[in-house]
Amino acid sequence: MTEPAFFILTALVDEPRHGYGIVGEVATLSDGRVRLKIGTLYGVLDRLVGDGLVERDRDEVQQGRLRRYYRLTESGHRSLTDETERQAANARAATERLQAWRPASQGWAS
Amino acid sequence: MTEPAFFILTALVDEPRHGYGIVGEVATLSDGRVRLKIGTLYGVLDRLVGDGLVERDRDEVQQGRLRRYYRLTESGHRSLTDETERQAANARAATERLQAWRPASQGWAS
DNA sequence: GCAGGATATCTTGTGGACCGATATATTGGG
DNA sequence: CCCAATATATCGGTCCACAAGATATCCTGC
Repeated sequence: MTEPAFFILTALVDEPRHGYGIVGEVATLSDGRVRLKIGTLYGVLDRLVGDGLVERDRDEVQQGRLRRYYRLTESGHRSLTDETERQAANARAATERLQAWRPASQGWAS
Repeated sequence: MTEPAFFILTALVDEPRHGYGIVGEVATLSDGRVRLKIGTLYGVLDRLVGDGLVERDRDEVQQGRLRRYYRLTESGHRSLTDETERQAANARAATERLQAWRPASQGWAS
């Protein structure tokens, strides 16, 4: 799973959101590190809907502007859970390696 | 950073390895989840060398077969450390969301 | 009243990256 | 002797992220 997809799913865990709302939520979630581009958002969103991880929710019109909401499906919830564990495992594996490497022995330039 | 790049760097943390050795080490590291394709390996490896995260090491000839070794640079070590922390943070953020969502309230089909 | 910025959706084109397939070469086993 | 495994490298297709642009409405300032 790509990082944009991962964050979009995460942003939809607690409640349905619309496009622009997702962009803002992802920025918050990632402490400003990930700023979803608008073109990325809709492309990824369409793909997630096609894969059944996300569903169209209600459409709202607020102040004349359309808001198209999306919600997480059960399958999307499962995928996100799996992917999260996967990434945590990857990070653990790398951390172990990086910590085991300490002996100041065959370093690149010491 | 892409997942293949992440695992290649991780496989090079403890000691220089050659192409096939990296493939095997990545499989071990990831508990068999990630099986690097040979086309992916050399493409990513070249890019990492170009970016200065990995360097060519010695060439060995063992039993008539060439073994071209690669090693992690200091910059590569730093990049991997950063990326690892980044992924751990992503996983933490998602885990928090997934755990906070429990109230059995507005679920998809309950 | 209108220009410009913010909100909001969606489309299109480009470049990059992964991966399957292919090519080449050597060693060892049946 | 041929095939599998080891080992390198290249090429083409396909998918994906992103920038840029199109469309439309509301709000603010002039």
